[in-house]
Amino acid sequence: MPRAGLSATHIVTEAAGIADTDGIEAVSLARLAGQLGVRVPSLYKHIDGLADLRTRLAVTGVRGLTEAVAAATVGRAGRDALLACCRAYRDYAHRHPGRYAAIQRPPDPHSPADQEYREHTDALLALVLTVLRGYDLDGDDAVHAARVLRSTLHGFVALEQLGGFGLPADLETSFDRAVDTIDAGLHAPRGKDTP
Amino acid sequence: MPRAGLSATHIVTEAAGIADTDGIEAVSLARLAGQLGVRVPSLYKHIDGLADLRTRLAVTGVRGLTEAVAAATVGRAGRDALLACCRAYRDYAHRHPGRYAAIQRPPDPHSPADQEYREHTDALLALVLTVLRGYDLDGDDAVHAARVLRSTLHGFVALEQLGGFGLPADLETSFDRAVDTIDAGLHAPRGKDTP
DNA sequence: GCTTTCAAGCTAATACACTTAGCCAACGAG
DNA sequence: CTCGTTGGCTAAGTGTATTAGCTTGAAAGC
Repeated sequence: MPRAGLSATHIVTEAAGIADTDGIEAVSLARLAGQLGVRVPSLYKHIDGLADLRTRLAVTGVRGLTEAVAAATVGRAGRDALLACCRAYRDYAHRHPGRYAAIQRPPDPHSPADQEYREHTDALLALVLTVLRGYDLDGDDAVHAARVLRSTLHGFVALEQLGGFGLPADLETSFDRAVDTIDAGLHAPRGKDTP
Repeated sequence: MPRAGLSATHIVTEAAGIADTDGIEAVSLARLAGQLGVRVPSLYKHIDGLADLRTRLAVTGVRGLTEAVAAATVGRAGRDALLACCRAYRDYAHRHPGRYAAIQRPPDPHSPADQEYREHTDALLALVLTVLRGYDLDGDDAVHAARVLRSTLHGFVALEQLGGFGLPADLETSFDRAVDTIDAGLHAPRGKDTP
């Protein structure tokens, strides 16, 4: 009875592959065990059930997203940084749809990976705040701006993945308009209507 | 053996109640049958399985959302209509989180309700385009603007429901800023950078 | 009023999926 | 070499969805 040499990271990586190719719904312990050449209960030696696996998937998703955005925005500032951030964000969601979808479900507080998840989401928020440096925002204004940016990015790719944009108008143009809109909004005077 | 007097709409309404109170994950045929005082296979006389039920739930969600936005924006125009639209959208998602979550999963093309679902999403898009009248947008420009608006709204409430806004800054202010940002972007010259 | 027909409930059975309990062999530390 | 730990396994239990086929309530037709 030889050993398969599994590990938690190995399992999560395989799960991420399934999610990216066949969708997040296709990630099951049964299929995972089958692909890893192992029986289902063996997975429990490394992960704490399905909920834990999903939380770990979310961790890899938000970590990969953070790394992609960080790599794209290093050394840039202002509008240049904003554009690079937005493109990297959407590009990651396109290349890893399953991992991105995994971060769209609330984490399980019982999972051992839950705290790690929260740390990584905080890191992503901090990174976005860094990207917004150069628009001379301070304190709560920066937080509000980061929320608006993240909302638009998340909403765009989420609707894209849902096929919610039925009309034939070009998606790239739509995305550029979204980024332009955010950029314009960041320059506009805050807390008042547009003049 | 008395009859329970079920119907498809009755079942879907009960499912929507479960989704709104305990989350979309809690909607199962077993629980549904229990609450309706009936055995599980009896549900199949009215709906075509779980996938069909979920698509029908999505239909009620997008229909309710459309009605809420329509009621809030009738008789308004320009920025006034935009603000009312955004508030009504977010308010509906807050009052019916389960129904709103139901429209975030792709519909099942095998479901009898699938075409109805597509019709209702088209109606919502048409309504948003109506709201944007008054910003003198035409053709593709209007479609792009509608996408940006929908992305931001969807992204904001989705992140809100995920608890993704960990920081203590006020959510109402953040939402107002998002609406201001969209409004400013709609006034900005299109297809070019901000001056 | 009786019959016929259909729809709406039911039981039974099947097929999966997740989870836990407990066993057994392989590997590493001493 | 031995022994403890770890990582695999089988077996069993629970919950869910789905299908097949039966049975009866209730309405439609004569």
